[in-house]
Amino acid sequence: MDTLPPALIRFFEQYHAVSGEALAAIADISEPFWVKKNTEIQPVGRTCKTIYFIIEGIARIHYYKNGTDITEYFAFGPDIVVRAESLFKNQPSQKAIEIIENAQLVATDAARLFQLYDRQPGVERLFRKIFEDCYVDTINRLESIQFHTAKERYIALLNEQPKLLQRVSLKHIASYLGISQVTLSRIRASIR
Amino acid sequence: MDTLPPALIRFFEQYHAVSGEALAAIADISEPFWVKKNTEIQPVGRTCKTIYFIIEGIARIHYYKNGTDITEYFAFGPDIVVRAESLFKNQPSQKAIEIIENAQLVATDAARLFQLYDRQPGVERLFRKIFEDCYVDTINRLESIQFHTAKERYIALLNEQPKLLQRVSLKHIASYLGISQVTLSRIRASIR
DNA sequence: GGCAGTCTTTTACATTTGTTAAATAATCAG
DNA sequence: CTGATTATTTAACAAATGTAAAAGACTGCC
Repeated sequence: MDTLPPALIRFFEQYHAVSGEALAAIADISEPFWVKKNTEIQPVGRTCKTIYFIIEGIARIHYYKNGTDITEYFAFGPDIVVRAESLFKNQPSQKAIEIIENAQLVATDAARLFQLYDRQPGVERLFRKIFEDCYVDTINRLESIQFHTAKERYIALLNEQPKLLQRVSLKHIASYLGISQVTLSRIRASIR
Repeated sequence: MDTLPPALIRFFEQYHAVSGEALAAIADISEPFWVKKNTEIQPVGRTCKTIYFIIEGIARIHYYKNGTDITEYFAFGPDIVVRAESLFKNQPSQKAIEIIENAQLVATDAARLFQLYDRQPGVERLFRKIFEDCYVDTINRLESIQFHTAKERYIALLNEQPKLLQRVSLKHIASYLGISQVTLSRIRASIR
């Protein structure tokens, strides 16, 4: 594509001020696309070779455990959407990416992005910082899920991401919180 | 210090082949030290400004929740030991670092390391890859703790890190698994 | 060796969460 | 608008886990 969406450039700039040349190089290996809700843009079993940016809309990363659909991550535009355990280890992912609210996305070829790291140190730095931030988010989520009760986690979500509660179905939120939907219903009833 | 311990250089080389010059620059901002077990090398409340490498021995990252001591991470030498949520956000950490088996360590000044990223791109790349790996480990741990039963998690630990079970006390392992020590005892009894 | 302190297991009971199934509410397509 | 589908809540019971306290096992120090 010729130029990245302004919302994506602003997303990048939160992390690192990238030169116009670097942005053009990223645009060069990226393609925009639009997806309707309830579409799986990456199935289980494929190795992650594309880095997605969700510009508008909502995506989730999910997988199946004993036939149960489990949500691991919600991405509200603008955000990055990757299955890092597959991308960085170059192994097939057991996880899928599904769009759950009509979305505008950008797909960036991962191999070509990593090549770009050699020519444009600013790009490596940008993505280093983005993934460091993802890492910290995951640490915090681990702590939340490991040592807070289901009720505490739900209330924290309510306070920290109220829009998530408004726009995502409760069955997805339940599995994201690591509890059954019945437990989530009980918690909601208890604080009403 | 003059030269990094060979075990640390081998640890680095797993991730990225770094030039001798870069290694010397890292050594230049690093200091070796030795610590006896049951020593806290970083207390709660301090912002993480040092990156530790544990060469030999065991460290753990832990914190307190309602007065209960919770282990978040075990580091067996050779490994990196940082409280990433503090290091990358430059905020005081609610977590402490304790040595639980006599250890040889290297302490690297974080601010000077980050300055080194500008002069030695190989160093930025090395640490980018190290932290990407930490990130993937955390994703996998999150998945493990979110969607496996306590018994499944204990058995996985038994298979994947048997030495951990032999060298670390069960009270630390229980909190690492996100369960009470009583539950851990019951699980151990049930598979005996 | 023996005592003190710590670690681990066990017991009894309370609480939380899960499972299954049914009832109710909301949403969507035609 | 209406029937069909999906989402959410509720109920009843089972299973898992937590808490508190006590007993037993282990460790280190004098």
